[in-house]
Amino acid sequence: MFEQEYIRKKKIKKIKLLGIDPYPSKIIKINYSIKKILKNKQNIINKNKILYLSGRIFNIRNMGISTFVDIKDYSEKKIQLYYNINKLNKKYRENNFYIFLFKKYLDIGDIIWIKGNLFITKVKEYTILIKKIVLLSKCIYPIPNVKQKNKKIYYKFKDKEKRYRMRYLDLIVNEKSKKNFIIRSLIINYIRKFLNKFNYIEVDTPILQNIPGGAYAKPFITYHNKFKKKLYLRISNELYLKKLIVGGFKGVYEFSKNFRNESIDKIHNPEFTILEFYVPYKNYVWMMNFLQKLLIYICKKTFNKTKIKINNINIDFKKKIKKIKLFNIINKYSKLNINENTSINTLREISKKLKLNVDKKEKIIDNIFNIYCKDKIKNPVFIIDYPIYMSPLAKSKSNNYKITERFELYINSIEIANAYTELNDPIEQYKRLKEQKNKIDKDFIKSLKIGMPPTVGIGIGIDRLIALLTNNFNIQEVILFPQMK
RNA sequence: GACUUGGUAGCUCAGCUGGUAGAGCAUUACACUUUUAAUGUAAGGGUCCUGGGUUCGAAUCCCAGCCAGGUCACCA
Repeated sequence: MFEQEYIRKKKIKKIKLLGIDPYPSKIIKINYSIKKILKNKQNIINKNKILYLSGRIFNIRNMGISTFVDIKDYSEKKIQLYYNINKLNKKYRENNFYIFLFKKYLDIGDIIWIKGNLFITKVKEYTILIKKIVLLSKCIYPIPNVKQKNKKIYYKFKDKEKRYRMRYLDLIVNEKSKKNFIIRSLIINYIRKFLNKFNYIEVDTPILQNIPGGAYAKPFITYHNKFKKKLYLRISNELYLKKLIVGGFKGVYEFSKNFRNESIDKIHNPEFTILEFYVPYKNYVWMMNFLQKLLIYICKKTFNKTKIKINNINIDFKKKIKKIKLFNIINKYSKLNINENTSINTLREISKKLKLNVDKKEKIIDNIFNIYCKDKIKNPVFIIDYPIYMSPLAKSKSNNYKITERFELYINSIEIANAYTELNDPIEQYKRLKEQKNKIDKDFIKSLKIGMPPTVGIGIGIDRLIALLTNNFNIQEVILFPQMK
């Protein structure tokens, strides 16, 4: 063990010798949060109210028999404490006790409870004059000593690997980090609130699946001992939610943890959160409007505005979101001339020229789009009119079989949502899945045979959306414990 | 998986063309009765990511590996 930890363990021994439990079990009386104190400071001083609160020590300034301590509590505000031997309760004035406990054995990182009154120091800082201190939890592992002056932060704890592996420490020390996760919680709650307003039902569907369906991705494989068979962690919950629409709900949604056995980057984590949401008797055009309303609602409720600066671009979610046809945007930026009828051979030639190393139609188109178009899209855009071979679960347009009723929402070059009018023709669906040569979830086909009403469905990447709205460029910043080796 | 940058004290980082390891904060001791990045004086603290190699001598050069960041590929 390193030096500082050794010293603190020794302190614990001495504290115990004084008859003090460094980790007491107590019911803690708290009548004010620091935030509340700062809000009502004048009133508290005028009435000389007694304050009970607890928090973590962030700094200690020792000055002879006076000491200043900064603490922060769950309200994310800091306040200064002051104690002076002459002003303490009698019990604490016995010299040994005072020196041991207050002068020598409190450390940065300790969690304490205090009783005291508010006053103003000579330099006009609102400060609590301590009457009593109780140690609630001794900190043995020294926390990074972040310092601050005029809102400038010094000695910031910023090693990404350490921050992610020890997120608890990151949350203690980096206010911005904690704020991201508070916003994450708010956004998820507002989405839920918005969907509940329409009486859509929140559901849970299996995470362990027999056949990983609803998307293409490598699954995580596990094994059921009793059944003696492989099970898969879901890559998507899409098929199950459609089964529920067959079952007759007015609309269903699920904040779905999905798992994909693929690599990690700025916008991918092996486990991630997708909001999947299905509504019968509606189509993809309706969903575009609904999605925008949802985004406006989230922004208004969370940030109290609809204009948000993302990656130095002002995005106004109230502005009508442009619709652009997939092949139009591809042809515009690539100077190619392709469409849904372009033959596989022509596409393969293009793939060769661009050294894409892919030979399936859908992959070639996807690659071309990524190369030429993605970076150009900063403001929110609905990309529409995806060809049928890219969208095996989407319904074709009535006037063009080869194009589907589908859109993807892109913001700041990132795919945020994917939605389509669901294919509900069981014969057609079976045919399309068969063409993909994947294992087919026959139960899903069976449910379609029973009959699914015309339905629209959407998947919204929650981690990505939150990263975007908090102006982070890496979803690791909004996933509490991102996957690490 | 490929390329690229990095890994040095608890934290943030220096350390040049190889010569036995540095700073600030944190820690310890002393001083100080209103400080706030407190201050002053002194002290302690290192498997320089790991393993090899070159060399009289490696944090530094070479090779291999581990971990992380970034870019790309796969994917959402």
